[in-house]
Amino acid sequence: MAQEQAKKSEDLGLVPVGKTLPILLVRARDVLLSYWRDVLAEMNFTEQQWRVLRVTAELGPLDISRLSSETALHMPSVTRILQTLDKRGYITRRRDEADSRRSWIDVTDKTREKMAEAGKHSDAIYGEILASFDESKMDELIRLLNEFTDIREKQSD
Amino acid sequence: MAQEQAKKSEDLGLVPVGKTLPILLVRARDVLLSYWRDVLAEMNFTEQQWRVLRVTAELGPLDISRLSSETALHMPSVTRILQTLDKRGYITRRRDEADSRRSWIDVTDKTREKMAEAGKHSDAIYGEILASFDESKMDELIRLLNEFTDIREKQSD
DNA sequence: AAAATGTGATTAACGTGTTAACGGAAATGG
DNA sequence: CCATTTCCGTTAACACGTTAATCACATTTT
Repeated sequence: MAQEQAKKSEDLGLVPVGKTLPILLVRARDVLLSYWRDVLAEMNFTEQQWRVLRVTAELGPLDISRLSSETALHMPSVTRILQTLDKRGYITRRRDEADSRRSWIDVTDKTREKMAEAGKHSDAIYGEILASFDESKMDELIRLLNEFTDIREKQSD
Repeated sequence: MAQEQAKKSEDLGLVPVGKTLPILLVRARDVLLSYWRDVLAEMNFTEQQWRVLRVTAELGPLDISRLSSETALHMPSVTRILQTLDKRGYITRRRDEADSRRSWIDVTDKTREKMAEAGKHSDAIYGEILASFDESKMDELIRLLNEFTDIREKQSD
């Protein structure tokens, strides 16, 4: 039965799926989120909402296109997320004087308070992860991911 | 202005978001999918549907729980995906004789044909990626991701 | 200036992510 | 046995992923 399965896999001429980059990336993200799940649930944010808030707090007033690229979220998602964060009082919008299509997003003080709380959790989580996965490995992983991500930009199409 | 932004980031006591593992993992997945997008669109499959088919083809008849863990998709997603793949004639379901809660999923010949076509694309894509990102780096990346993913299982909670 | 083209953001439609709850069918243990 | 618990899978509800279409405003072209 195990042999039969191995044969099948060979017949298809494909790499075993479980060892495949897309699934590994999903799994890694799941592991990472498992550390944050409780913290996020307690603050009543999704991971994506949190990303929007962190980027906005860090990079100050920015427009939605930039927010989209910095957070690696598609613009439709950013639009929706900003709508709910706006209702809940975590962000502000200001129309650009010169170009009224563009609006500038920033966080409120309410957000900055949440952020300060979360900073402690962040340190704790990071420490917990580094206890199982050395900082040197983490650096190398981040380096390789950055390099992998850049392979698209270096091409001429 | 750039200084002001840097100060903000420091004040929050957080690592720059863009260099952060969750976003890097998302970006890496996006890059990977960008190579597959056209192929998948042409076959009229989503990446997740394709993952389900590949795992099922490779690991033969399996139940939905196993399919879920092998594909790194949540069970509700697998349920929905199987419903649409079933309607389109790509999978079969057979209830377990002994335990009628369980059902065994397998692919149809129609799927195996698609898979054979895609095998060629797969090789081409893999080659294209390895032209920009050495196989040794790829192996190291995969090794690190596997190791990172395992940190959760090695804990006692 | 009017027409054509381009751009920032939103909406629409459908599929997946995520959590909780539910239904039915085993297994367990009084 | 019957009640309880556990387990497999599905449904429900809401948020995000993804692509295409749309809207409003800017820019360019003639």
